[in-house]
Amino acid sequence: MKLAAWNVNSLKVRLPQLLDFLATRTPDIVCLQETKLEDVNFPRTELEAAGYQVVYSGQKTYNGVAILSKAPMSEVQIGIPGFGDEQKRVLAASVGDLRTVCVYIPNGQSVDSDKYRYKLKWLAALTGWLKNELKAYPKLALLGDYNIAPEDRDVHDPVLWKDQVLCSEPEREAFRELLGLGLKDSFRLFEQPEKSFSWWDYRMMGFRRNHGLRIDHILLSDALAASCTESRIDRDMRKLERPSDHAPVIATIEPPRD
DNA sequence: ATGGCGCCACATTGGCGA
Repeated sequence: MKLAAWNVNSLKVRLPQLLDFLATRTPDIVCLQETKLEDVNFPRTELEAAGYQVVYSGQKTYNGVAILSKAPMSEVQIGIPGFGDEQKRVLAASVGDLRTVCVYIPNGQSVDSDKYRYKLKWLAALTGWLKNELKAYPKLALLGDYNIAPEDRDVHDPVLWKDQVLCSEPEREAFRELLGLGLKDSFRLFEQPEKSFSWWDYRMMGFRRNHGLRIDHILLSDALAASCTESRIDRDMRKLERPSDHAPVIATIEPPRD
């Protein structure tokens, strides 16, 4: 089965590209970030017509997350339990024994900002919650826009970005703490091309010059990582007309045959 | 070189993203 995550940067604008993605890539589960839609405006009808069940938690202008699944979803959780947050950034749902957690981790703006301090607090809350979630659901996938480039090889110009937001050491430490819960970065389970990124600035021909960062990730619990056969970044979606500034990331899970 | 692009809204400019 194919799991995908995509920051669409406005689902209203990107619905045609999303429908194209669903039809051509045929993912089983898709986690969306930055839908920027209130729930009343979510394009439920169009996505159901495309063959997907949908759950979503959105707001006007900013943030907003959704999960699409071909198979029925249950045990839907909105937000991090016990962490009061008006920003719609977390959504979890079960598909069979697979627990899917969709996250839009805060950007942080700059390392000296209140938004950065919120980001680190938010990450600590996420990690605390997932520790319990993993006990309840051994087969867990954490997908989304992490707004963290885990290592220098995930950055087009590590010197330029050194200690900047998305690359700072506290953020990278928070990412490693997620791995420490028993999660694997699916992308790094396999050989990958040099300079693989998932986001490129709209400005200054960022995509054409491959001035990007790898900040969108699919982390898999050890139980799932063992049956992951592929993980890749779908760069082609960034080449279309009116693209999101993020490319989708896709991981394939095959049940072990024995 | 501190802008540049794209999206959004109490819009025709400013906030934000990354």
